[in-house]
Amino acid sequence: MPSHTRRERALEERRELIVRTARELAEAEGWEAVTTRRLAEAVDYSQPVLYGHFKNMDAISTAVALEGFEELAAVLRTGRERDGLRGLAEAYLRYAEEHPAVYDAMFVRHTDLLFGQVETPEILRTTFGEIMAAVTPFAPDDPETLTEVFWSSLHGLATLANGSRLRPTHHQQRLNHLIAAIGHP
Amino acid sequence: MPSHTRRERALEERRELIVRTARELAEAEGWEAVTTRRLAEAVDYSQPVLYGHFKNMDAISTAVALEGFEELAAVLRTGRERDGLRGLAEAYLRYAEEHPAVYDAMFVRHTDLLFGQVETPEILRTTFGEIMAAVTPFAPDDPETLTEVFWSSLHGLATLANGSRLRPTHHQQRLNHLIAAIGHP
DNA sequence: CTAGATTGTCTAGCGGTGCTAAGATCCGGT
DNA sequence: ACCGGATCTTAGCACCGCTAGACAATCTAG
Repeated sequence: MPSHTRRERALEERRELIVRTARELAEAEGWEAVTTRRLAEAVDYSQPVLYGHFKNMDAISTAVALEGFEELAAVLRTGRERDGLRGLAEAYLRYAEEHPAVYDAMFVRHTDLLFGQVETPEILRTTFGEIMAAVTPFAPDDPETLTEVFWSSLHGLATLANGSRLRPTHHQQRLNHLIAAIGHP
Repeated sequence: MPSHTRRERALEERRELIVRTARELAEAEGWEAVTTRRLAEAVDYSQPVLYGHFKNMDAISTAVALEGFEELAAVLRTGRERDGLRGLAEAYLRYAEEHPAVYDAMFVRHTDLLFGQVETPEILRTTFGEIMAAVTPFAPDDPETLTEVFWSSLHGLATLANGSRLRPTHHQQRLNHLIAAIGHP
């Protein structure tokens, strides 16, 4: 029986190795560099081993995304506790800037991990709940709609900044504008 | 000599055929379906003909994006003249919703078409200028920063809505919130 | 009108991709 | 010692972006 759990632990470890390696490869060279061949070579197994753990390549980036949601929920909570709406916004934008590949996996790439669905994983609700907790004081009667707007604004700032489509210099001023706009109704 | 211009006109027509077909294919089945083989077959030429007009596949989606900027600048202007900031925002979000593949080519896919650079094509400045013209009344002393924020918010709403990450029902309410936030400083 | 050069287009191929069937190998239980 | 099942790899398919070289058509010069 203990061999059974040991086997399972070995499998789980290898699964984590795959996800970690995929994430490192994506952060280092972008998701287009994460191919089954390169990933298999990096973890020192053949390609079919990957398919023993994940049904396809998208499932691997989804696993990375789920890790990201855990981390994002945590940093949002810390930021919110430190400085409310502004602290949360800073934490969100910092996370997106520091982990662009993970952020892409969470919000830009594949489509099969959705908010607002019945099947939405708990951690996605938790993450959204963090934003809502920071926004609620400014729209107590309908926090959900303002949360969507605030989140969209953060998402827009994050993706356009990551894609070098905003001036790199005015980060703080943009944040000031956004906080002022949402915070003073 | 007239044969020269006729030849050039034929080339230009074929170039437009390629761009138009790529756009239709992308709108119908997404950009991942726009491959050199399928596109070549759709225009009834072999693949190398595509490379006579464009240096690679990215250049084709860039050509589609440039068409999109022309159209977007026009609808933004119309919307702004009709109803100021709100009219522009409605026009922006409607364009993104009705032409998701073109919108992706403009703002989500490739990276070699950037704002705020020295080499930025005039039409990109014009489009950004449209947004700035609508925003300036609300921040006369530094319109550019608020424009970036407002544009980011619109971009976030557009992409998250296109990716089914926002409730499909509260479109108008979200817009109301955003206009109220930016419009009343 | 013919011969040669130029232009235009296509066939065929390279190295890469995601993914999988089928064979090889290892390992525990009898 | 052997067998059966789990595990891993080799080898392959159909597709991808992209390009070299063969081929055909057209234009130019004599």
